[in-house]
Amino acid sequence: MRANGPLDAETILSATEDVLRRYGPAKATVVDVGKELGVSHAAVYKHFPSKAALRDAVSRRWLNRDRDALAAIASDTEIPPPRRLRSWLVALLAAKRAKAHDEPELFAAYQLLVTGNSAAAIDHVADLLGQLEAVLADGMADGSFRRADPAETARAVFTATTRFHHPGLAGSWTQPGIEHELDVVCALLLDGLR
Amino acid sequence: MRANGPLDAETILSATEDVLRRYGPAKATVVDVGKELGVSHAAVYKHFPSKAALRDAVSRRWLNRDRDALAAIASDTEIPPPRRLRSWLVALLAAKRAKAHDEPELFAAYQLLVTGNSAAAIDHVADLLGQLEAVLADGMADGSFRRADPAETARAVFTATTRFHHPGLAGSWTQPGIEHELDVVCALLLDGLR
DNA sequence: ACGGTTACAGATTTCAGATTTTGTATTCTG
DNA sequence: CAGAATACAAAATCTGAAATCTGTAACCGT
Repeated sequence: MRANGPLDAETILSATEDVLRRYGPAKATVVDVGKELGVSHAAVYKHFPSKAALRDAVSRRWLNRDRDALAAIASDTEIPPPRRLRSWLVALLAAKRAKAHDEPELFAAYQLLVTGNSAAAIDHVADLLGQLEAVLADGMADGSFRRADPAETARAVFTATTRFHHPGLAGSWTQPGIEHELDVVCALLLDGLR
Repeated sequence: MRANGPLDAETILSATEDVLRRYGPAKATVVDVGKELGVSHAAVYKHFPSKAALRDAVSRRWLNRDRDALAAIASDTEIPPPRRLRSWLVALLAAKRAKAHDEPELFAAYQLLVTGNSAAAIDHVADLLGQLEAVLADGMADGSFRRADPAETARAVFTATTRFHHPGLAGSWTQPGIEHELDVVCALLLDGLR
């Protein structure tokens, strides 16, 4: 049911998120979203040009929700860059795994975006790469990492940890040894960075 | 059509491979395999307990087909271990990509096995890990790699290159920069190995 | 008995027709 | 006129009956 006042994008996003959580991305329709808001589905189209755009916007908001915790680690100059990199990667895995486990339907919606090369997914990766690059740049500046192209190196580190953050591989995030596996890969990468 | 003489497992595998190539894993049926052999589908069940077992056996044979080329690199003691590791990883990507491109239906069948945790897929990975471990052990023996648990290190290297060999990520193997990306990751890993 | 066929039950897939859903255009209401 | 409802066409999805497929058992012919 609609709260009151005129309909705005943010309200629609929340309703869509609820509907998505309830029915999952395969079943949720924009008619459902309208029903949730006590409004016709056409009203939703006044604010979003298509269902795809709506899903994209929901996922973008959802992804940004724990973005800040990660960004906080990346920019915490108290921690020396090597440990910071490790913490960041561990936190990334933890965050992704928590999302996959606690909100399976929204995670499934996100997976669809990734396989569909949607803008939200691309932007999300770009954001993470940016954070990674900052940590690497800090380390190169203070001498704890060998000098190299920070952007390229960030991409390499991100790629080398694909197994721990790519949503298509989420199925194996529950297997027991994974924390240790990340540890070993981290160690290898940190040694490689200097 | 059946060649002649009694039906044997190898003949069935070849027929199944043809059928799979023609119809793809989604459409291919055991009845098709029988037709291909000029035999009833029940005859096939005399040699394989289930359709799953049949698919498993076909994929196993298909995967083993270019296993030897890779094994040859892994055990070529002429090449110093660091360069050997790099060559092996490059060859692995090339082989996987060629299979995905040239035999999409058989590759799709293999993808299904992987997502279903089939024995063929598990054994295939174990085989590759063994080859990797051998290269690493050689390098540790001759001092070009830091000493460490070779099995664990092999798994870490394999994990760090997931993006380049996991069939679930095959969709992105055609994107232009990938060779270079592997190069950068390789460099990072080689530095990490010492 | 060996190497295969035919027969069959239950699960799965197919396909056409009915229903929903998406997205747009027009209409209504305050 | 702004904000939303209704109406509607084309596309996608659902449904359920018919067909096919899987796996087993009982049955030939040599």
